[in-house]
Amino acid sequence: MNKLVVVDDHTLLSQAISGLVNSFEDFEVLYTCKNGQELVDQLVFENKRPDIVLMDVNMPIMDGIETTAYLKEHHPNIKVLALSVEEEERTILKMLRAGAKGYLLKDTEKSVLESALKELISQGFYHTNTVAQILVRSLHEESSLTLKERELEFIKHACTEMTYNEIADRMFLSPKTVQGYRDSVFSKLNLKNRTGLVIYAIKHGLFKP
Amino acid sequence: MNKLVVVDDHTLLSQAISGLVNSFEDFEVLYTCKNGQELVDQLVFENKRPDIVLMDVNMPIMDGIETTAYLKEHHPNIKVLALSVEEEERTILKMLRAGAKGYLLKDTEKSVLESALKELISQGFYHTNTVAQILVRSLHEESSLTLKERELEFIKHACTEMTYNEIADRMFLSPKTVQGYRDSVFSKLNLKNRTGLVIYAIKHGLFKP
DNA sequence: AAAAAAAAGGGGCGAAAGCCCCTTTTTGAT
DNA sequence: ATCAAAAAGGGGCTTTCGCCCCTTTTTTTT
Repeated sequence: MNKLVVVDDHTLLSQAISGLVNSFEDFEVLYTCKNGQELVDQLVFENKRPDIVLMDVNMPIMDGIETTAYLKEHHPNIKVLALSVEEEERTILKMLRAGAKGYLLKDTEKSVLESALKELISQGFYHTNTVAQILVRSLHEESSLTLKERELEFIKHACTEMTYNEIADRMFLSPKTVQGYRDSVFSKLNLKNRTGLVIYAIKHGLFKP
Repeated sequence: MNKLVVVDDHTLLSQAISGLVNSFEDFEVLYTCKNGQELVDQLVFENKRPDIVLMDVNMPIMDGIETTAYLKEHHPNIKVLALSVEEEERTILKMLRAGAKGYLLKDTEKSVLESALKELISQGFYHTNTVAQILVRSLHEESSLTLKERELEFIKHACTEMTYNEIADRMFLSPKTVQGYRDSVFSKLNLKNRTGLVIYAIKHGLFKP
C-alpha cells in the first residue's frame, strides 16, 4: 500500500482528491495539509511519512516550490507530484528544478492521475508530453528563467548597500524599472528578498565579494 | 607649501579653521567641503588634490568614516586628519581603521593642530596620548567594536531570507532584541543595511554561502 | 506593414527595515 | 552587598521593500 499526502490550500479540493486516490488500488491518503508548513510539521512523526506527496504549487505560508525544495533536501525518498492550474513554463520548470518527479494540470482525467501515481512508483517519475516538450525546449532556446543582460547588471548593483533608487540613478533608469528587474529576478530565481538575492549571486558567481 | 582641504558640515567652523590653518607657515587651504560627497566630486580635478584632509566625522550624505575609507582606496597619498567632538572609543577606532592618520578633538589648542599637521607631513601620522592609549588598549581587552557571541549568531541568521521577526522566533528572543542586535552590529561594522551585512559576513568568513 | 515580445515606466498599498529615543532584567565583578 | 556592565525589551516614526496591478515605448519577428 503506497501512502500519500495531499497538500493544497483549497480544503475541498484536497478532500475530493483524497477520496479519488483512496479509490485507487494500492494507494491511500494518510492526511491532507493546507500548506507546506503543515506538511513539514507532520513529517517529524515517523509513522506520518508518505511515499508520495501530491503538491499544489500556489499556497500561502510555504508554497509548493519551497516545500518541494525542502523535501528534496530533507526527505529525498518522498516523491513529489505537482498538481497545479499553472500552465506557465516558468512555474513548471521551477517545480521540476525544485525536485518534483512529475507535474499534472488540475484538469487532467482521474485515469491520468492513477497512471501517473503508478508510474511514479514503478519508474520514479511521470511526465506528460507537454511537460516533456517543455523540458526539451528549455535545453535549447533560452528558457524564460534565464537572466537577461540588464538583470545581471542589476544583480551586481543589488549586492551593494545602495537602495533601489540609488541603483536606478547608477543605471540611468527610472526607479520603477529597477523595481521591475527586482521583481522578475525574484520570480525567476524564486527569492523572497534582497538578502536571498545576494546569497544567490555570490553562490553562483554572479558577484564576487 | 602643503595643501589642505577642510571637510565639515558646519560651514562657519570650517571657514574658521581654514583661516587658522592659513596662518600657519607652509600650510594653505585649497577649499572647504560640506560633506564627503563634495570632496569626492572635487578630487577629479588634478589641481584640486590636497596633501591633507581635515575631516569631520559626523556629516550628512557621506560621513567621515565612509569618506576616509574611500580616500584610502582611491587616493592613498592623501592623509586624513580626523577632527571631531566624538570622544567615544568606538568612533575613534572606526576612523583609524578607515585609514585616518590622526584624530584630534575639536577642543584642542591651535598649537596642537599646527604640530599635528607638521608631524603628519614629517612622520606620516600624529596621535595624542589619549588616542595612543586607546589604540594600545584595543589590542588587549576586547574593544567595543568586537562582536559578541549573540551578535555573531544573529549575523548567521541575517544571511538568510528570514525576516527579523522570524529570526527572533528562531533565537527565542523578542523582535525588539533582534532589532537591537541589528542596530549594534550595523554601528560596529559601519553598515547601512542588511545587504551590506551579508556581504561583510561572507567576506570575513562569518557565514559560508 | 502588422503582430508579438521585450524593455521601460508607473500607482498604490501593506509589510519590513532602519533609526532614534528609553526601561527593565540579568549577570559579573569588586 | 553593591555597582556597573551587558543583555533583553520597547515606543514611535520615516523610509525602503516587496508585490500586486497596469500602460507606453521600443525592438524583434514574421
